[in-house]
Amino acid sequence: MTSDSLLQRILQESHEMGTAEARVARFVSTQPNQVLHMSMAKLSEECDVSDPTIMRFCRRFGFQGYQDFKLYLAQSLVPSAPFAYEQIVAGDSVENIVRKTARNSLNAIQRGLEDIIPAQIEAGAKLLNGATWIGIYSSGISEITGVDAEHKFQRLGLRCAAVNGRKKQWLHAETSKPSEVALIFSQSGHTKQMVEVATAVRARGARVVSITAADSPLASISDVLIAVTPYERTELLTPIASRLNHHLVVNMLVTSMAVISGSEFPDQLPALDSWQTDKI
Amino acid sequence: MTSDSLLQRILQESHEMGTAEARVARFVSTQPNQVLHMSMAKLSEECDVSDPTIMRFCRRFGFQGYQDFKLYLAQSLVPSAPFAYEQIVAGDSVENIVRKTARNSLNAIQRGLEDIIPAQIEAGAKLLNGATWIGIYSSGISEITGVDAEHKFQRLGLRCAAVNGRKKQWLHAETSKPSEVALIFSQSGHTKQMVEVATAVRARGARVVSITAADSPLASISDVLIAVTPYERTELLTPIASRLNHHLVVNMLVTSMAVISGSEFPDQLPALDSWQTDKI
DNA sequence: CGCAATATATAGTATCACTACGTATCCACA
DNA sequence: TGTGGATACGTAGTGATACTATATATTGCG
Repeated sequence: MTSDSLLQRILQESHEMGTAEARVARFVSTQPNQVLHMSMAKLSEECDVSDPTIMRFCRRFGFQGYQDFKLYLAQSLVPSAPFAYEQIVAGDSVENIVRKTARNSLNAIQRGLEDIIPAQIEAGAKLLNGATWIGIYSSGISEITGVDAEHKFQRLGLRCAAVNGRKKQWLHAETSKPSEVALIFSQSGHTKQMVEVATAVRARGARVVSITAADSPLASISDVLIAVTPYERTELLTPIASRLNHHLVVNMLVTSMAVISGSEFPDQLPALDSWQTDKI
Repeated sequence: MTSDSLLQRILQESHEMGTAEARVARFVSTQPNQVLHMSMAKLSEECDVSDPTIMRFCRRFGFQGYQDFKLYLAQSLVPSAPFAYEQIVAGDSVENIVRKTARNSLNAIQRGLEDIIPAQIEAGAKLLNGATWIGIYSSGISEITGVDAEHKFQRLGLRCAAVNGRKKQWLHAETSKPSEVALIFSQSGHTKQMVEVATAVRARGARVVSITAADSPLASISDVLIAVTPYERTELLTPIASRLNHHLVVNMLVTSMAVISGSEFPDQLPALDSWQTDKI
């Protein structure tokens, strides 16, 4: 999906159109909401053009036809609430901090949603589902994400472990079995330790699924890459945002694995919790 | 517009439909993206129903017809559309799961933003800032939130520990010092163990900050309550949503503590990370 | 001016959405 | 158990719709 909205593209290209087609562009971009409920005939009448002109107009933007165009137009018209990143500064009131933290999180997820490719999630889920054991590797700030993944995977009944610490990671990576899968979290994909773990794991015949930045060293040596764009901003005072999308991916993986394998829902878990903890 | 998305409405009403119409509901709610590019004929064939059934299905929700329905469906599928809750069901495509997971998270954060009271965050932050040591207590699904908090607090230079496990929690709670503060995470506020920990801590003269549901037993015996409304929905297949707001609170606390204490920003931490991990 | 390339319109067709009507299925009550 | 009436669903038919193939005008250029 491009960053430009459809309407903007129409306005831009309208200069390179013929007179008839330009009339269509003009009408569509000024009255898009009406267009949604118009047929080609009505629109062509309104613009004083023939309907093939409208077809050409639609195809110009890569759509299959009028219907396809209308569908996309409808989607581009939905009022999206953009949550811009708001930096938190030293003097901010707590009220501001609360608001900004929440909005930054919203922003992070929205951006993540644009980036994450379902097919990659699916590929990862399938690979993980077939593993006899999953080693979950991460370092530094991502360790908690790893623990989170371990927790949720175990709820699915999977055998796995969050492997933290350099020595333990080496130990596990170098004893990988071909039927196993390593799940690696790395924001940048440039962390030396993680790249080495991936290399060691693959040398032993096991597969690597990594959640990291595309076009990174780690990404290039992974069997399945789940690309998550790291935040270029200095995340001053907004500790969660950068990791939020990794959490999101974990949840998507867990849910996908559950659905793909057709297993019982993983989250009969409220029930599971209440089973092991007394309530009063 | 109701608070529920179209897909959610379909799912709900599907129980009050006949068998044929219910088949349509099931297909539409699990493969909405495909439906967008289908004609009535194709959809009716796919669902083994006749096209008038599909008409009736559309009209049931107040649409003029199939076209109208498709238009609205398209709009409700755009990722950044108003974030209504959407339940994930067994047959969902991975694409669906990705979208729904993200949107449910967005929805959760938005609700959190409405619920969380800045003054409570501020009170909590001040108390925590003054503690000589912070014990972080949680159980079950919330343990990871606790670990997360521990991690972030330590980055602020605070002395703290995530205390997990019943016995360890008892040990720590019963040896609390008056200058210490206990931070307790509990979704419901009804978990017996957590209430007992809070009681024991207070008996020793220490303070209790709890992130839990208002009007719960735990809330009533806390020095500072940070109220987070738990989700009443059965969170089938959406493991994050219920905990997301707790994470949010942790971040708000951390940031507030940093700002209140006037300390250096906690997240010079990207830098901190790169200091301890080799990059390639 | 005349050729070529582009832009636009006409005519035609398969398909589509939608309607009117008919048939089966289910349920209350005799 | 049987029967009337309502509900749930499908069949058949129709005008409109999106799209195509082809023809005509319009423009630019040597």
